[in-house]
Amino acid sequence: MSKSITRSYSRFSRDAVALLGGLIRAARKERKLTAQELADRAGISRGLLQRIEKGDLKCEIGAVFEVATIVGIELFDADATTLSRHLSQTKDKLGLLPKSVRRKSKVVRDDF
Amino acid sequence: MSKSITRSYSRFSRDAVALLGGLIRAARKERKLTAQELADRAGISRGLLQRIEKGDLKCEIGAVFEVATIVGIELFDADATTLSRHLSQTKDKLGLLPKSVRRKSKVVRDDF
DNA sequence: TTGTAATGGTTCATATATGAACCATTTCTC
DNA sequence: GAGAAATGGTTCATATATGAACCATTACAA
Repeated sequence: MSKSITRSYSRFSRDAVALLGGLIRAARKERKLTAQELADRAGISRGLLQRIEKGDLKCEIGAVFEVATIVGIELFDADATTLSRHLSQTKDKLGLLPKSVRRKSKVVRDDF
Repeated sequence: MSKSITRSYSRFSRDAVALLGGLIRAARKERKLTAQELADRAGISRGLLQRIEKGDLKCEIGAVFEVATIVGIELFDADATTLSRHLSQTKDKLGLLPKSVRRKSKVVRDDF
């Protein structure tokens, strides 16, 4: 075994992904879809779908979102959903923000 | 070049991931964080962060959520956010749902 | 209960995402 | 404008996620 990269995740991220996975499973059953069927529709394997529903952090986000979309979980619809709200709060400022972040010349101690 | 697997994504998934990436970038700049700094905090490379901000669908969801969390984008907080709302609508039914989805014996045509 | 389908969890080969080191360009400070 | 830092985009080696084929178990229909 060579070096393996162990990545750390915050509890928040873990919970969020697990929550999303649980929602997907619930939505799938509500729609009376087999794991195999949903996997086929999403163009992924059943194994990957199981990991997604289980809340595996290492699945690619595209696959997760695709599955979520198919079962009707629209994370960021046009209405007042979380992301949209975040967006409306920040997107206007976007044009005003500098295109690159620049450190102040004078070093500021903020690590006390 | 051997076989390469090309996966298809819905427009919705693409938009959602791209939107999230843009939000992350905006939030990072608002916080005056360098791409390198944010990458370090998240334990990922600067290159991966760039792909995340760009809306690359093949990044692992754990990394994306981790970065989002660090810059203060809490997708699924305890309040009335999208996922939480979805959850409250479905979790109660979870216990009532069958543990496995079973096809009806009589084949029903629903593909007309 | 019996038969059948769905699910959960393995293992393994392989396609591929990631990290690292580049370089070019942009964008800020002075 | 000059210098420096941040960003964007490469390439390449490698760690690893994915798909496929299993098997065991569970859960449902009849």
